[in-house]
Amino acid sequence: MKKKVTIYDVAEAADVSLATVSRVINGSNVVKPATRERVLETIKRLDFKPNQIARGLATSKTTTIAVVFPQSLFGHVKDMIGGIGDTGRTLDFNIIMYTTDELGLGNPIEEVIEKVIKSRADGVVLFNNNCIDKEIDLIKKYRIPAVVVGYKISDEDICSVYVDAKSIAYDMTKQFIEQGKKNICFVRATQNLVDLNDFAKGIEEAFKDSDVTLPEDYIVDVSNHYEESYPQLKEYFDTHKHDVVLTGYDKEAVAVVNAAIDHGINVPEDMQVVGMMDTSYATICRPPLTTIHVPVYDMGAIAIRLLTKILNHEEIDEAEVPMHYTFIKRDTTK
Amino acid sequence: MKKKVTIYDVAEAADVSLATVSRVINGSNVVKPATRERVLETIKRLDFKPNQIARGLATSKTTTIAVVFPQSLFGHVKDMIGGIGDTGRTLDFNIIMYTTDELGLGNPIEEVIEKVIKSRADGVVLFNNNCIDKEIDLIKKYRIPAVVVGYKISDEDICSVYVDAKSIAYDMTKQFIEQGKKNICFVRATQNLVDLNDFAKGIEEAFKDSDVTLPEDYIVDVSNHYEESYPQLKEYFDTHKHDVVLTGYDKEAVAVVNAAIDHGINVPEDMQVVGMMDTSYATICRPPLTTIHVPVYDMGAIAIRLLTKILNHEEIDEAEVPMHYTFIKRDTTK
DNA sequence: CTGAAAGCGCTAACAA
DNA sequence: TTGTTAGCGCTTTCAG
Repeated sequence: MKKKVTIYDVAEAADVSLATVSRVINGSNVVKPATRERVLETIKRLDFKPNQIARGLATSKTTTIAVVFPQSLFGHVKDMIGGIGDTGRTLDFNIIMYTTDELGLGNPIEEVIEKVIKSRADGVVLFNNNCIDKEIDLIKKYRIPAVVVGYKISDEDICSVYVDAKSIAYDMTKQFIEQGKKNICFVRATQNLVDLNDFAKGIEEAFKDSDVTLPEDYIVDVSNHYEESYPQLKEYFDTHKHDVVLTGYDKEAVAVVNAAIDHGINVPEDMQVVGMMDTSYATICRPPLTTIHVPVYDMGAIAIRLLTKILNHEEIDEAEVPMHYTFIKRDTTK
Repeated sequence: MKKKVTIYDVAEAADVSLATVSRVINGSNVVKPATRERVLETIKRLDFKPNQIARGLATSKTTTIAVVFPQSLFGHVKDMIGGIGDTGRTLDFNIIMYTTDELGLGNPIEEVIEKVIKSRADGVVLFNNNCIDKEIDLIKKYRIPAVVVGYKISDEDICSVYVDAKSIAYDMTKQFIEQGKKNICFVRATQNLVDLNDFAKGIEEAFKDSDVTLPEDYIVDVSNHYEESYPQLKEYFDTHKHDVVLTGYDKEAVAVVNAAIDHGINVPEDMQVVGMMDTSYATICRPPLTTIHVPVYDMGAIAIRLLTKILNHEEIDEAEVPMHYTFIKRDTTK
């Protein structure tokens, strides 16, 4: 393995000091154009690639952003990775990925955060999940700039991008109630990108404001995995009936639709179903899902942009960024 | 922002030299137990987290693996991220993620590889895609240990994990031909995790070996995106008819099934469809997809394990690891 | 405009 | 068993 070419090699070959080479690669404008040219030419000729690790040590900046997310959120995160990757690349930040497993059993969140600390990432993006509060506490303790996706929060060096689950749920519920559909239920998985508590609150408030009694047990908890949620729902519909099913994620909605169809329940005639996120599940499903469109790619892009703003001490006019959502009417509602 | 505690602080507080602290955190067994205890206690008390960047500079090892993949493959890669993340975590490697966009237009592969070089990742994992050859060439040039997923190759410091697309295609085609289904077509998207050329070759050979003429234009190219491939196929079925449709990925298979159903083509009675990968699309789809199950999670895990073997100079008994696949019969075939 | 030199935080000989 | 010291490759004052 031939030795890597260093800044010293370049300096020597270009007959300047390493300080000058450093100035050139960092775009300092005090270098005489002729010298710059010579250095640049040498860099190219020697195929010199500055060692980011050394630079990181010298500047105590790694231009690296750590992204921490639970594996069960892949489906959601997937579409966000595009925004994260593109934006990171554009702004010249590396993205280092830390996954946590299903229940945080195998690798406690403490360990993951410890890795983040050790990696000296400049900032971190967190995703809403079961132990988001704990994560945020740890991050705060180490004072790492952070942005949280899917959970509304802001603090010193902490911003967030989120969808207002409460108002989504409120609006939908209100509308269904007005149509006379009062037997509404909410099917939710344990992990989600949107705040499930807020969603539930939205439903509750809509019932309260409409002076209609909230059905008992209107919340149905299912698995994150379709392979499990689908049979769960199939069994559930043996003994239950609803006018409307709201969900926290398209995947759950598809499980509902398929389980219902297997029971001879007509969707949307007998039962209406609404998904959430507008992922490919929604279009692939038959009938195609009525759902809430959330600009997931943008959420990722904004998260990264926001984080870099914190890192560069740019002014931030909105520390808690709500994402616009739209109701997409397809075939699982009337 | 309070200053980070360094190895010097620990050394001073524990009243030893920094070399001893270094020995303790690196598990050297020449340290006297009593001293070790004292150091350990101090580390804990001061909440010292060794700076990986400094360590990287000193050892010229970053314990970081770069994962490079095109965004269009994320659907496939998604399930692999689990394996990659878990295994990386277990083996104590950081995973740094580089995405390339759709057509490699915005960010030429050269730039991405350049970032990988600069990051000084110890190794890199690459995914089969349009310009995999170019990627491999670049990686070779810089002699970075690599493992390629989805494309069979091996070389000095390069290994691969793949599925034998050719034999999958061959076996399936042969079987359908024997059932008298000779009007077979292959619907493929431009990017794929399995080698599409090999797949096509498998079909061709099966036809040749069966002494049946291969239908002209048996290959149908569609978009990577369901939103586009579905209408494409809908139009395609206006003028085309097949006994059997083979696909390179479940998503395309779902598009085929949905487009067919819209045309009143009965699946599987009039047309049989086979997916590939056995992703959640296959189970969610109605009728559920007959597909080829590929252990995607394991592919990710094996890729990382293989790479660490190269990095640690462990013996590698198989440089090109074929993944086992299984034919999953569901409802889109007879 | 350019060079010399002092770190950044850690590892790894080499001494003791 | 422990300490001393010379780097790892780069940035950044401070002189010149």
